[in-house]
Amino acid sequence: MKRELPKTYDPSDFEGRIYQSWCDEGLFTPKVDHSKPHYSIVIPPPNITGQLHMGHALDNTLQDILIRYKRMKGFSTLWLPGTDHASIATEAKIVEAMRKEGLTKEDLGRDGFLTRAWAWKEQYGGRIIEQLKKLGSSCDWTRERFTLDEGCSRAVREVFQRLYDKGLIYRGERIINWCPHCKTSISNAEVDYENQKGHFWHIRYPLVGGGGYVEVATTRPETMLGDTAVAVNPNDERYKHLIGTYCVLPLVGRRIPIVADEHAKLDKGTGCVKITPAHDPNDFEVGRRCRLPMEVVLTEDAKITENYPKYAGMDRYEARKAIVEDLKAGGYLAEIEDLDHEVGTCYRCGTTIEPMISLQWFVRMEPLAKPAVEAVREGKTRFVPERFDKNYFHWMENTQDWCISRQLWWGHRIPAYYCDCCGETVVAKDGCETCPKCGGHMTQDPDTLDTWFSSALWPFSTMGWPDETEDLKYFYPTNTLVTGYDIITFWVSRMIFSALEYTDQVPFDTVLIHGLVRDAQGRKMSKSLGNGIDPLEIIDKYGADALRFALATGNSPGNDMRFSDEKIEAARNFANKLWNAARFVMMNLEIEEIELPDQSELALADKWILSKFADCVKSVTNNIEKYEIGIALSCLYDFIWDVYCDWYIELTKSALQDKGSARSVAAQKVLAYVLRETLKLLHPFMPFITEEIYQGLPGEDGSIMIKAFPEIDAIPVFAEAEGQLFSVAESFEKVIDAIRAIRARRAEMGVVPSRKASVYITTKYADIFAECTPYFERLASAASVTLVDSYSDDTAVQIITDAAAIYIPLADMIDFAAELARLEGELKQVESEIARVNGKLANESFVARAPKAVVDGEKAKLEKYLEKKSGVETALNQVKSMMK
RNA sequence: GGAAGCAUAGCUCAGCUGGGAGAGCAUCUGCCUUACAAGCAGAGGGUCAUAGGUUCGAGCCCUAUUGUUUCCACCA
Repeated sequence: MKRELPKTYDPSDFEGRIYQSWCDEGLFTPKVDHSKPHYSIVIPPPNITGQLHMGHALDNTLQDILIRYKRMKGFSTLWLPGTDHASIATEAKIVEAMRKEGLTKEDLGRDGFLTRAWAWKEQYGGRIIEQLKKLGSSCDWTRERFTLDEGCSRAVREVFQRLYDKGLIYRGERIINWCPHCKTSISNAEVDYENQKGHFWHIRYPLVGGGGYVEVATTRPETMLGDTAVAVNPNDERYKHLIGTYCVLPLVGRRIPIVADEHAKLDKGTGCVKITPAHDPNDFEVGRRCRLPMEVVLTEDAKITENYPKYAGMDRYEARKAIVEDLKAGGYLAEIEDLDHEVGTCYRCGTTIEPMISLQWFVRMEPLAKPAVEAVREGKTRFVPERFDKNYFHWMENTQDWCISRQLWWGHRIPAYYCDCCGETVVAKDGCETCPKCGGHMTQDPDTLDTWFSSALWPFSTMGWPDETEDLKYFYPTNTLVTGYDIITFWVSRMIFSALEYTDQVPFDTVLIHGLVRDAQGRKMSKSLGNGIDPLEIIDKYGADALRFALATGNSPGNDMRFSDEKIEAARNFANKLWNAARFVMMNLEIEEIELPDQSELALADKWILSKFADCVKSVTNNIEKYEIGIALSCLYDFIWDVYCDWYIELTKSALQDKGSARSVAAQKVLAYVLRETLKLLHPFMPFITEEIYQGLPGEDGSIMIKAFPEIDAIPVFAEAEGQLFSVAESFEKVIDAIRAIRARRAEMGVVPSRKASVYITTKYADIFAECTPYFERLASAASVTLVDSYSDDTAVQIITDAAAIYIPLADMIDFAAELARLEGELKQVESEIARVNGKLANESFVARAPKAVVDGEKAKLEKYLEKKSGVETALNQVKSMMK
């Protein structure tokens, strides 16, 4: 039972119903079918911290377009959805929520806290899934995963154990980035640098035995408490004699050595560097090389330790003030310099991070990075656009060991166990209760893993790895990963090395990179600016299809885009246009099913629209294959609006009026055929409206989303007569040109459309024009159309195109002086065109060196211009004779 | 400090391996032409950032400059 389309396009009326029907029919769930090629995408799992933003909407729109396209192209298509536990981000949010209730983590204890966290996951994770559905995402929900679910957790433990056994994971004391607010270590990748105004404090350390001092400088004077040496360059003539001697650490009174180390540069500052091995990564290295002791100065909440009673308990900034005052008072402060510098901050809470020595777990990156670089270099994985591989290489080639342990509760607990009695360390993916050495009780490491550790395994952990599942065998490696350039280092690179290490394959063959969605002024959308746009509000107001269109159109890979009201309105208007075109076509259909008529029944306009449609199929397909989603979509926009609606529908109107006639039926068939096939082309981009219209077409069964994507070879008449069709279509354009020219002239002269006028045409394409006279009547306000060999009414308006001379007797409307000026202008213009082409053709090196096609093209243009010129000249003479 | 992107109509952006500058929005003019005023038909509007170079030919390729955005690293 076919329904008629309501008068106005109202997406809220059908989007929900349609999505439900797709789910009910299980259309998102692929079959493992080894006789078919597969196409798979794993979703970049959204964090369960909040809700979807425009960036997600863009990311998922692109994925859905690719997935739907491939599904219609006959691939067995899996889009695997899921969410990310987002350890630090989620934990921070939960702690914040608890703080408002006056609770701390410690109040609840580990188990209580985790119960709460899981409840959070249910609530927010569920909301995100609902949002993805509203967008139209054709994810296979039967395979939905969560980074902290049992399967993913098992993969995490498995990987941890394997890497540990291979010596690629180790535990050790290193300088790590410490967030005093989140009270956890974070990896280098999680540090954001922020420009801050600060100072450079120059401090004098007196030399032991004898006068004099060395001058050092620091941006963090409070760390001086932990200095255990001063370094100079071994080749520095200024200080060579001091190497091996000692100086006194002001305020503390400790004797510290002056050591030689390359870290001190000859040309930087004074050449002397204070060394604080426990609180600076470079100093830490110096400390190792020179076997210096470590002096920890700060506690985990960034307060001075008990070891320095005068400052103990002071916050790092208070201590800084106090220490600077004391240095000044003691005469140690040489200078205070103003300084703009980049300061590391926690990417989650924005707190200035503190480099600290700490016992943590690390992944040894060097052996893992090498094959990952190779794989991309060899093209096994390809970035689109290509330039992002530079980004990737640079990071991969310079990466340092990855700190993976976090002092958090929400996450995968590290599967390492320590003996309470003998201190033995055991890594055991399946747990360990008694010490293999002494039989003592084992306690599991309290820490959890970096959230990216599990994300890195996502493409295969979600498919059941380490088991050899059917899914893994069939859908892995995946094909395309769609993500923003902002997480190439965090995530993409880690997936690549992880996949190579554990599955011996790259995780995906293509990484499609998109940019950020910015606001109308080009600013990043952010909470603090309050300029974020909620995709759900947009969907409620304009529909998911309009949102998808607005995000996909004009968006090119890797580039940022702006989102504005104008854009979404234009998108909605386009949907409305299509809606109404479909309504018009359907209300005119008398046929029971859609099939093209025989070639012999096709009118010129029919052949023309079919050839235009074929062009559209070609460019849409080519552009999707190149990941030029935006271009593909604008091709469709142009075809639907400018070609199908504004021309073809208008061209068929006269035939349609003659209900029941052969011509009318043929036109209906072509109208319906092109509409149906265009809906299929558009479906990946705008799934809801295309489905809704499709369901109303006569004789169609089943969902549009599983129909074959249009191909040129599948257009019936093309099989027989493709070449002929295109050449007919080309000559039909001459009629369109003529209609346009008449309209333009009439508009220029201010003749209202209701004033019809006879039209006389001389042309050498008489056969074509003869068939098209009804078009002139309807589209060019012609009262009648007469094809003549010549025309001599001097009072007619004359319109010259390169294919025809058109005469319209509108004597009373003509201002002959203006006409003369216009024709002279036209003559001038065509003459300058001729001059340009002649100039080119006279240029011997152009003729000799330019490709033949280009030269021939110029020759053809010349011919056209010459014809037009002679037409204009004739017209001019007539006007002149009238004015005498 | 290293690297990359961008600079085209008033605004937002396309412009594929070099062959006569495009779209949407905005502006102006005229239309209720029985699908659509969320529409139709016209029109105006650009030294393609600047300066050189390569080429028969440059918005496109090369070099430099300016402005702008971003990524990475570091500032003892």
